[in-house]
Amino acid sequence: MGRRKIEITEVKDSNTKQVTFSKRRTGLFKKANELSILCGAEVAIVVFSPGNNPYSFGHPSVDVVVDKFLKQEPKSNVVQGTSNEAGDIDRLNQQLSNVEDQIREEQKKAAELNERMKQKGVTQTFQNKELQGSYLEIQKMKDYFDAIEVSDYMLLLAKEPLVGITKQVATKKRRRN
Amino acid sequence: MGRRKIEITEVKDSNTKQVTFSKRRTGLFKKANELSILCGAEVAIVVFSPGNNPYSFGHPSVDVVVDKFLKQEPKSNVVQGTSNEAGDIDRLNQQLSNVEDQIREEQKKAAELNERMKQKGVTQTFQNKELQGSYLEIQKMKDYFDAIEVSDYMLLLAKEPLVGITKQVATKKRRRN
DNA sequence: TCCCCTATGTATAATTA
DNA sequence: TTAATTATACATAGGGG
Repeated sequence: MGRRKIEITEVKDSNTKQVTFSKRRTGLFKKANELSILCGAEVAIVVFSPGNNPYSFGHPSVDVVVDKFLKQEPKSNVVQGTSNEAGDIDRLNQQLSNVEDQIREEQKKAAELNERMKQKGVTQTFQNKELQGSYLEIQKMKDYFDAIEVSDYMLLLAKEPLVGITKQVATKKRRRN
Repeated sequence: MGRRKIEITEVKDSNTKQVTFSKRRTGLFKKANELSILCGAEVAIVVFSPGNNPYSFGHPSVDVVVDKFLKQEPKSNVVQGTSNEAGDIDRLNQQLSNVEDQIREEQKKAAELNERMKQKGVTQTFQNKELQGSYLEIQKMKDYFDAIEVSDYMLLLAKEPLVGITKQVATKKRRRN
């Protein structure tokens, strides 16, 4: 979508990767926001950057949506072929071709899991002053809604398939609205 | 992005709303998939359609990512300004202008919460045969990864702000990959 | 790290089948 | 309800400061 078409494969340069992450995460959240508004849909997104920093978006909130989702999972015996139909065949096959490598990557990741577990909290910022203002207002509304819908949280284990295997390599910077 | 520019405000016609939801959810998941591949990022998305049907996308899985997210929340005293920086000022202000109406809508929603709570399970399908094939392969990998990283799930309550207020009105059909 | 710019590639609103 | 088609509106890769 830029000056040049790019292959959907892991970005090697960690700097470029971070830039790409920031831009695309922003775009993803924007799309999610539009979806929730246009369709009155409830949406929750949680993302961990290549640097393992958490980011999230939710309407009415990540907790409410996730809780609702996990609560029904156990109940439904539905096939549960968890989406991702978005991923095209090409992309999927491409991913499959690297399965071996990815397995090793995942094993390494698993080994480092404990350390990473102590990650710093959510790194969220609002450089944009005007946005900060609006955010505060909306935050009030958010609290109000929470008071209405949120009650007890005791999420249960839920099994859920998925698609989209990736490698995890470097990390580095971040930022950008 | 279509024949005409549209305002980011709830779509009134329930039919159009459903169509829009399907298209945009597909697009959102596709973007999420690309983000996870390009940046080696972990992503989890949960969405409830206007008809209140659940859809999800996750890499390596919704559970793993969400669990990881919720686990750290309580620990971090970080400001936790949960993203959505994606929402531009315009969009935010637009939302604010309808706050009053939205409050009423939310109250109505709260009243109907119980009934909706008994929603049917995840309605996921894979019409595309080739995709189904690839999916199965990747599914195997997925199970493998789960065995490595997943352990016990007992998610804890987590407070998390948010942005993106919406109105909820009708519902109706669904479907489409 | 952070924007800004802009040429291009994508996503998608309407419309038609 | 599910697809195609096709304008257009958007998103964003590469580059610059």
